[in-house]
Amino acid sequence: MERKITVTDAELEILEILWSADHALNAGEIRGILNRSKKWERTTVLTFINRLVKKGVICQEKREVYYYTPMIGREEYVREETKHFLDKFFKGSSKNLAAALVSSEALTKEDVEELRDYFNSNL
Amino acid sequence: MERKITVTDAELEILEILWSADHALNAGEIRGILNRSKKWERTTVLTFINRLVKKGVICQEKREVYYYTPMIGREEYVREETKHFLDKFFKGSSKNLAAALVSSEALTKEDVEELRDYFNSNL
DNA sequence: AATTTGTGTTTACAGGTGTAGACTAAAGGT
DNA sequence: ACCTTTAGTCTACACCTGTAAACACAAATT
Repeated sequence: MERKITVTDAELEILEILWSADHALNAGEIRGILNRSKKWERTTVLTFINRLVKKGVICQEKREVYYYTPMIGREEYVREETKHFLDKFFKGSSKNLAAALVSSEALTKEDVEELRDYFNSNL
Repeated sequence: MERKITVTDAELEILEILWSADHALNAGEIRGILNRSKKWERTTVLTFINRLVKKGVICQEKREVYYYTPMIGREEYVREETKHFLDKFFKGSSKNLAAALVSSEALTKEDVEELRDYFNSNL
């Protein structure tokens, strides 16, 4: 079960920015947004962007300056990652999954309620 | 949010074997069990084992031959990984988590029912 | 025209990961 | 006492990842 797409943590930071923009962004814009959390050098950002292009995860469009757009939606990507994660740790034990979700303490009480509602409504 | 413990995919294969054994295993035994799925050379397995020891994830006990035991329980480890995963992709959107779980198609219908029951009983 | 600035490419480099050969030492068989 | 098997260490090597300097070029500014 090899993953077709592989995006590293650093690359994902770039992707997330492109996903949350409603239009193509150029490297400068990406870096501007990134700088709120990361302090990467200009060329570092460029490297990650180029690696994503090479991997076919985003595509570049030449205007006065290159603009980038994701080639895969966040939904789809996250779905893939989720499948991989489930496979890796919870093969055939959704009970354990639920237990791990809850005890991970990454979910608030409201989250748990929301999940309950979700699983009740949506069969 | 840096993970304290980092176990690679290959190392995890070893760990899973130790977790599912109820007693310490030696390298030969580990390799024997592994060989059902992987065809790693003896020294490859040894390398992974040693890296795990170096990382403090398993410990070795010298008898006629070294025996290995995990230093962390699967429960705990998986909980950590789950937290990390949730953080990475579902910060504050458990609704999306649920949707991704279901649409990942890694869950059977029975799994989903089980999850519903779980979230209903356990609040 | 010379200089600064903004944008992009190429190259590098250390540390991690998958993979394993070469070598060594101990244990057992003949 | 030798040879084979078994277990373990050490070294290597290619690719991936995070990180960025060095360099090149076009546009803008002085």
